[in-house]
Amino acid sequence: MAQKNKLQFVILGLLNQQPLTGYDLTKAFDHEIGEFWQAQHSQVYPQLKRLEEQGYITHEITISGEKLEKKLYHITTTGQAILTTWITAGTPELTATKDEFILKLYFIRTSRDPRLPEMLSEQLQLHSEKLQHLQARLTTVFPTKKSQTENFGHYLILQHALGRENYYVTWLQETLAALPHKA
Amino acid sequence: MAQKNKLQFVILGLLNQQPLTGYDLTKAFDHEIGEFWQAQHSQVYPQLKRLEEQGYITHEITISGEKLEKKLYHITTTGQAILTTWITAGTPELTATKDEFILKLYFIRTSRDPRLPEMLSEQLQLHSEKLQHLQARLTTVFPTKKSQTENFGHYLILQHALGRENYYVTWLQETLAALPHKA
DNA sequence: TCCAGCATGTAACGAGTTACATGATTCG
DNA sequence: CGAATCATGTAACTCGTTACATGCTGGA
Repeated sequence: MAQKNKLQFVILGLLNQQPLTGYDLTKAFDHEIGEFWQAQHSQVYPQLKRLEEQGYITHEITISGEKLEKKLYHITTTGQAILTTWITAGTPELTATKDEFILKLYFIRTSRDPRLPEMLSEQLQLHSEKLQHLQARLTTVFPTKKSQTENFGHYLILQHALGRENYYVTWLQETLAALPHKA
Repeated sequence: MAQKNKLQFVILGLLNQQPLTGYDLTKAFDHEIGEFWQAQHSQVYPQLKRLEEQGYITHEITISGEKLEKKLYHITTTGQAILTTWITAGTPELTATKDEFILKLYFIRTSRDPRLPEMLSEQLQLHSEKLQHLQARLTTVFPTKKSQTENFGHYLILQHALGRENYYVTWLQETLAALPHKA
């Protein structure tokens, strides 16, 4: 079994909104949904092939210009059923994160370790940038109250990620401030 | 290249504190450091072999009882150098988390989706349990002010994880409370 | 005409999980 | 003496990243 194939559900979910090509899906992983899911095209194309073999999606070929063939994928009713089943089922496993910075922290023994201030500052910088990015995303994607009620789940995700980064930044600031001063 | 081998550094870091067997390391991944890093013994043993081939660790064989051979691994000075280099270097990549629940949320279109309350409640339950677990861990592992200054990094990690779960729980509660009431 | 971007695939590899496999020790 | 745990390994497989490979299109 190894691991639970979640990529298939992302793809089914996106195709459930509108027909897309593999290229479109890959772009989505870079942009629209890149905040919470990523995949390269080298994962996307084989997965599309497998989903089609299973009968969850089909494709039609469209021509751009003279002869560039695009495969536009559609979800089937079977695919929709699979998608609904997945969403409706429970999600009892919490994702374990493997944060390299946190791992490094574990090997810092004392609050006077001279590397601590730099390490925390670097993360503060990174997470501040991410926080700003998320703030910008939230106001671009959901500028009005009304827009938040359409695609409500997406709104919740962005707002949740924003809060998470905000906590991370605050924690880094407080931890930095609480370090013993140099003598 | 594929992916950055962080497991090697966890092992080096643990061996830098005291000599351990593969079995001990595997137990540590289940217990002491399981909050922020996990690995099965099927990953640990081959990694130990590779680390020894590279000269970062050595092992001595000890006998338990009549003939049970245990391989007790020690870090070498080369290994210590590698470890220090890794810790001291920057950590500029933020870990992207792939949370299945968050992914499902994305496909919920309206705040009136009947599945939302159950979904949020389930996560609230799970994250509350994790929060309590972390609270218990923190008070067991670091009962006194003094104990927090030894293994300061570990203290920071636990305290950070606690804050993170606390935010998650609060967010779930607030989101649940803000859902439109049933007519 | 050239170059960025569109479009689709495969190959090689490392990371991580589950399962298979074996044997020793300790304690009730 | 039997079961839980100690102890070490390998095999098979999936997930995910980087790199290789090819060709078309549209606009400056």
